[in-house]
Amino acid sequence: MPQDEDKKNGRAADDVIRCLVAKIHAGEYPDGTQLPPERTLMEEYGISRTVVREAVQTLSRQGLLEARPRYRPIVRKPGYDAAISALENVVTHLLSDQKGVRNLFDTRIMIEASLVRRAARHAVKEDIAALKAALEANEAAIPDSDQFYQTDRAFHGVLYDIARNPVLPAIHSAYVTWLSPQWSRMPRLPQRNLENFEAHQRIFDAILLRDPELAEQELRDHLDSAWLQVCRTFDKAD
Amino acid sequence: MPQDEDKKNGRAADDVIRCLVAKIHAGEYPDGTQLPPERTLMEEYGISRTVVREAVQTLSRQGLLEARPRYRPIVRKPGYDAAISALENVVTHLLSDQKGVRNLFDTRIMIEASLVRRAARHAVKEDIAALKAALEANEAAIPDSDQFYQTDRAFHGVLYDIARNPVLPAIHSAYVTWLSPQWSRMPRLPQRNLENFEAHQRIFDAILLRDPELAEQELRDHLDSAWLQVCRTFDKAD
DNA sequence: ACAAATAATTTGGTCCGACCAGAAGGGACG
DNA sequence: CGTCCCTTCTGGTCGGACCAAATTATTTGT
Repeated sequence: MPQDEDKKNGRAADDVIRCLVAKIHAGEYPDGTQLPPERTLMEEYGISRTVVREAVQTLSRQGLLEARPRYRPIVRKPGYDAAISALENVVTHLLSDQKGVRNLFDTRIMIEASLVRRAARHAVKEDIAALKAALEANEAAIPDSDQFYQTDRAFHGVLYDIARNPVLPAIHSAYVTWLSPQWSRMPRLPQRNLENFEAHQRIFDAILLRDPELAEQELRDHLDSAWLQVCRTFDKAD
Repeated sequence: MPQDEDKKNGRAADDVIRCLVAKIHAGEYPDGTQLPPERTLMEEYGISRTVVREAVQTLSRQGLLEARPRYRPIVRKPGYDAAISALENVVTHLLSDQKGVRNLFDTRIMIEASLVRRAARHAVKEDIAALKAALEANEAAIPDSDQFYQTDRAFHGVLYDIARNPVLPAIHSAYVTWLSPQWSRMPRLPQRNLENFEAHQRIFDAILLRDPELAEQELRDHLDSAWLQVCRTFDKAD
């Protein structure tokens, strides 16, 4: 029994959205349960199905709900992960022009800088082990193979895992997702592979040494050189 | 004359979305110009207005388009800023539960830590001046007044501005937007105001001293204490 | 001739009713 | 007990309709 929200408000579906969000936050529809069908909501709120659909669509795109293709009313995803995936979505949009890429890369540098600092200061045994494992996997992989690049990225992934904060990986993962198609245009120099690996090695060593300053410096050098690579690829495209 | 996109595809509006995005990226609708009206697009794509509206809505929510309230077909925003505002949107959703708040706050700490480091290392005259101005404005404001809190936040804002990266402020601004309504529940101790101001002062001094390590430490202390404040407010709500 | 007031048109916002195609649920039958 | 079929439910799409606001065109007043 929501108040009547069709009074004087200029917008329409936004009221429904607010109300639904409020109800969800209030725990009315626990995670994973399904909302009433559109036609029910329509009666319940005294509005047309059009508005209901708009509200549901919006919330779905934003990640709070999950509207399955056909049938299955609407299932609420564990809101949190959903928001994260929405974040990935948006970040991907951010990557539509070079300025956006630059800024996002910049953001990544800042985040990972804090990441390695934190790692150098507070990394526990398990974290070190995970980093070591990623590093060794990378070393074992054949240079220039898909597996090599995969393990290469995995190293950074572990860095994010150490923070135990799902918000950060979302940014990283969107970035990597965007980058993949561009990779085909990048020159795959085995020499560069080596550089990458050695940079990771140096970062790892700095973390082992518990030297945040050095770790950050190594990471900056590493990412700066990666950025140059991206730039060169971009320039070639122009 | 887009190819027919109504063949066998399971989805519907998604095709229109893809097509519109492609056209926009191709420069068909330059920034700031307005798209054809819904009814025109409807004919053009051979689909119902329902689908057109869904596509437009989605792109609007994602920030690529701007659907004005009434009349005015659809105007394309300078895509980049749009994506930023969408990011704010998503981040706001992230703040729906305590875990999300904690993670976002954590993210904020990491970002601002990098921020002050960068400021301590590379801040130019103008940056220092801006920080000083923000600080003095805060000092001049009457404790516990709205203006005080405004200038208080402004200090952090300048920190973000120094990075000249619009992605970061989006996160911060979403956070602040979310926090505002919670403020009414927070105890407004003049003593705490002082603490805040002094913390900012110390951060500023560290930047002046070009001491990244100290600056980061001061910032961490500052934000950690702010976090405790937030927690206490939350707990009281439970 | 120009400006202001007024009428006509355009356009998004909302609503309604209808149909389709999968999916879910319920039986009938082997 | 499992399988097949039929009904019902639900989201997806469609077309038409009306409204109100914003725009544009027209008329009017000076």
